[in-house]
Amino acid sequence: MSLDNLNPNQKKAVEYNGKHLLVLAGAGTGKTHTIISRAAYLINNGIDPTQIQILSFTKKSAKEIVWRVSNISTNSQIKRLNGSTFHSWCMDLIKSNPNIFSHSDFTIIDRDDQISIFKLIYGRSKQSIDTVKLTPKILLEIYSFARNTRSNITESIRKLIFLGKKDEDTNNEIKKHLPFLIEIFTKYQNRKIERKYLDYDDILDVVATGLSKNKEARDYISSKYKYILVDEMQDTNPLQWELLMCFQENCNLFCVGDDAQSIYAFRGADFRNVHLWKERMPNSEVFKLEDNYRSTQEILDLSNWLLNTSELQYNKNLKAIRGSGKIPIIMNFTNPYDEAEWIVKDIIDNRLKDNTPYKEHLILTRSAFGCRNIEAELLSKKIPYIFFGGTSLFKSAHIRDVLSCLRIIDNIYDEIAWMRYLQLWDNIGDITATKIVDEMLNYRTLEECINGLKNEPIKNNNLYLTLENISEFKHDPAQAITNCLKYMEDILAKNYKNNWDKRKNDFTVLSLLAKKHTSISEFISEYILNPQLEESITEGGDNEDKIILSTIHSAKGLEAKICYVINVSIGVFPNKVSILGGKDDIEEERRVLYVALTRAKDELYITRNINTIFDNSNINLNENNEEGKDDYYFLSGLKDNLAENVYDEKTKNILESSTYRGEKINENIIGIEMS
DNA sequence: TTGCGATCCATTTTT
DNA sequence: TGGATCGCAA
Repeated sequence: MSLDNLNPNQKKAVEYNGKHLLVLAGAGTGKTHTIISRAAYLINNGIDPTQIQILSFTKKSAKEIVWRVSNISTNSQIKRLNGSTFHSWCMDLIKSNPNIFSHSDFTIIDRDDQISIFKLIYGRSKQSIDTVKLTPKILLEIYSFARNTRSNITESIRKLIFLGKKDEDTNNEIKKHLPFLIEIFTKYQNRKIERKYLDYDDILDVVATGLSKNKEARDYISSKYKYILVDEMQDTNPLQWELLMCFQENCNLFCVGDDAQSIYAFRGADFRNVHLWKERMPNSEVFKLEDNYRSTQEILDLSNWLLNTSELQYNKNLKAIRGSGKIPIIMNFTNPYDEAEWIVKDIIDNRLKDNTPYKEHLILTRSAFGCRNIEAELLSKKIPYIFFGGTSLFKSAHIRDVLSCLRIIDNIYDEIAWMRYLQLWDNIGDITATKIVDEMLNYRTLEECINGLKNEPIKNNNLYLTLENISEFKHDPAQAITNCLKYMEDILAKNYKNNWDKRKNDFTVLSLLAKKHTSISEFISEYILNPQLEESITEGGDNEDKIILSTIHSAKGLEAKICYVINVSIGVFPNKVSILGGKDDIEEERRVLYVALTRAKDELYITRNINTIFDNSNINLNENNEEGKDDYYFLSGLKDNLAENVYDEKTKNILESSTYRGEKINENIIGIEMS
């Protein structure tokens, strides 16, 4: 491998031979390229690939890194290079070291399973803290946030329910509710132990806590690795930091990240892991990469400006290697329909005029539902697109229904699956289901369960006939799904009567996916840790030219020639909710926008709705505002030299008619005159 | 206890 | 647009 295609700063990082290094890599500066080169460099210098561990946040990116390393290195040992997510790495550690971690035969439960357990425990209680209703979902969020940030329930409630407030009233409110929450969480934990469940947080926690408390174990495990390479360091949370610290003594850490792209604080990520790296990590250095290979200087100027208007010191100044190009354009509209129509028309025009393929167009949205109108427009014009973000197919209710059936076949003690499965059928609600599950858990085989069910006063015999039939197909998950559907179709069609036709199609995809597996249990455990089937579907099938629609959060790593960042309106950037949350939340919103802007290679369009702008009439669009007034809109104070403002006919009219130049009316009386 | 229809309400999301 | 949630009737 040659290191020729690295710039001097990248090269310096790749060849680093101190202990720990943080590479602060701005957007488009070759972050992934650097981490890949580092791995290849180490291997080519005689490091055994099994002593290198690459860590990232998604399976997809872990896989991609390993694959790209194998492409640039000729070393035959390369296949043994490990790239995993934090979670799958920890899971492997737990499994392969049963004498260290006392967890064997555990079942991993996902978010929805966790919610189900909270439902089970919480029953029909109705409590709320402040104005926030305690639902199983919010309970889970409180619990999980506390664990990921390695803090306590009090702080978690403070953050999630009181938006960080720290006054005495808040403290008292929290204190009042604390015993109840502790009770719930204790029950939840006991339930997990009883049933040998590990939730996602447990997987990390077991390793992080285990190793940090036990030096012998720590030394033993960490001696197996020499180099740990971490991607997207800014997304690590305190729990993951603690995990990494266990390897700090015996291994070299090489972490790559960009604090300006930290947008996952809501799930516990702490960008101070990057910001305060040097203070926190002994024997460490920081290198910076600022040469941007993706965008033109105009796009970077605007992005840099956005960061520089912040109180925080990001110290980012991206320079475009590609030089100068087109100035970013801000398009103003009066409603989201015009916005959608214009974008789609623009894309069609580009394709006709310049042959720019659909896939070089990236439409970025803050929220998944925020691009509803775009989707509608694309659909009506029959233009192919792919959507990143939002909920995946595996999370949808009807899929989970069928999977619950498979889960029972796989493990008759899976009470979560039982609860879901039973409640599908008529006349069975949570109370009846609980009763039946209690009984089922006494049985030892599936046959016993089915016989037990036959004695229950059940209306629809398909309830047990489904299970009976599927039990034959333990080693053919695809067939199991098909048969499941045969028996369950009527009830599912009834339960989802308003859109069953649409949902029905998903099962074709599901069984297609299941075909890759030779047993139900393999299929199930695979999908829980890797519910990314969108990828596999699009990969396998049509490689057509498609417009890319994505939430900004799912757009990390994406780029395109032409980029539309939609609905950059007041109340959206920063988001209203984040304004209530205060400074830190607003800063995160700024970074979200920053991530969006830096996706564009050649052309950047920012669209916004001018009506929401007038709703907040004290904010000017172009000129610098008086002090304090531009707090709540990132683009206020933006000068014309950084971006060009374009108004269509309608917005022009509104703009003109809304500027009143006459005298102010002093009359305050409205209504009839009283005499 | 269940099920239905009405009503309300919308960040971001990986493992 | 769709989902979660609520209240009420059976």
